[in-house]
Amino acid sequence: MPCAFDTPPPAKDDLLGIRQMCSQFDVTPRTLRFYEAKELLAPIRRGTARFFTYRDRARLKLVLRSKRFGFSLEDIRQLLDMYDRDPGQQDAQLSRTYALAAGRLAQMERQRDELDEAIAELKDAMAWGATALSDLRNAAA
Amino acid sequence: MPCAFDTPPPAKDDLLGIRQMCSQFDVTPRTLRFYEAKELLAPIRRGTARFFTYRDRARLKLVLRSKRFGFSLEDIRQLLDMYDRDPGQQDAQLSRTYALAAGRLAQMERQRDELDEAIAELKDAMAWGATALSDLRNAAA
DNA sequence: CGTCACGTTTACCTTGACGTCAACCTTGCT
DNA sequence: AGCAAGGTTGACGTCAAGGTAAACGTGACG
Repeated sequence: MPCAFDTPPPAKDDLLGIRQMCSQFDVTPRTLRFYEAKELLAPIRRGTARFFTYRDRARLKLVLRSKRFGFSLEDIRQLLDMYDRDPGQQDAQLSRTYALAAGRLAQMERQRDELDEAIAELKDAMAWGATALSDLRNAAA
Repeated sequence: MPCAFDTPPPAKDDLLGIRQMCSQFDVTPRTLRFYEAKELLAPIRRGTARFFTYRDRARLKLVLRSKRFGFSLEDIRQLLDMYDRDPGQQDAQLSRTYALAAGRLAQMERQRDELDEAIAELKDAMAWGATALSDLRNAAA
């Protein structure tokens, strides 16, 4: 019986099958295949089977993180590609990524402000509704 | 020449053509037809032409507002319908609306918290990136 | 040989809120 | 009569991020 512990951390040069990958990152096979089609991952293909390298794992980690920041898969692909194409221009790349992140951050903050505003407005409307409701009930009494 | 002021406020019993409606609310004709199909609006149909009543305007105002709160058109339709079907049960209806709003508010607040968290995380990552960048530049010098 | 248990590919489906397009009426003006 | 402007319907397209289904492959086990 496989040890009941959480999946043991895979070594740097392990190759993971799709199932292991899925449980490591809590995604479905469909997602991994989809990401491969979108060129976010490039697992080794032995025959038709997939084996995910350390690099794939690092990339997937980045993808999932970036998704939480609200980047689209296409955005993420472009960033990842940038680092792949010419692993030389690190300074330029890092600044570009930084700039992108800054833009996204601004967007997120704008979004949060709008959300705050909407929340305040909704609270207002609800207060109004609560008043109307108690009026109704008083009138009924 | 039509007066250069902003479209003058239409009187309560005016009927607006689709164009006027569009400019009043800054939506496209497609949107109005779509909302009609979704039973959010019910303009008078003279022949095939549409004429939007005061009631339609009030409903549209509500629709657009609710959309900003993140309600789906279907949610909105149900609320609107509730008030149309039996204009008697005001207490029950108002409480139901209130409950829905409360649920939505909780959702929005959760969403804001997640957003805040993501923002903090992104800021963290950016700080890290900034460090790496300045390290790079020092090493290059 | 049968048949699990996984794996794969291809291809279509989903959801929301419209956009886009074609083809057809009306009206009003000339 | 002609014709353009503006209206209408209906049908299909769009976007993201996968879900779902069908049909097939492959290896191990008994």
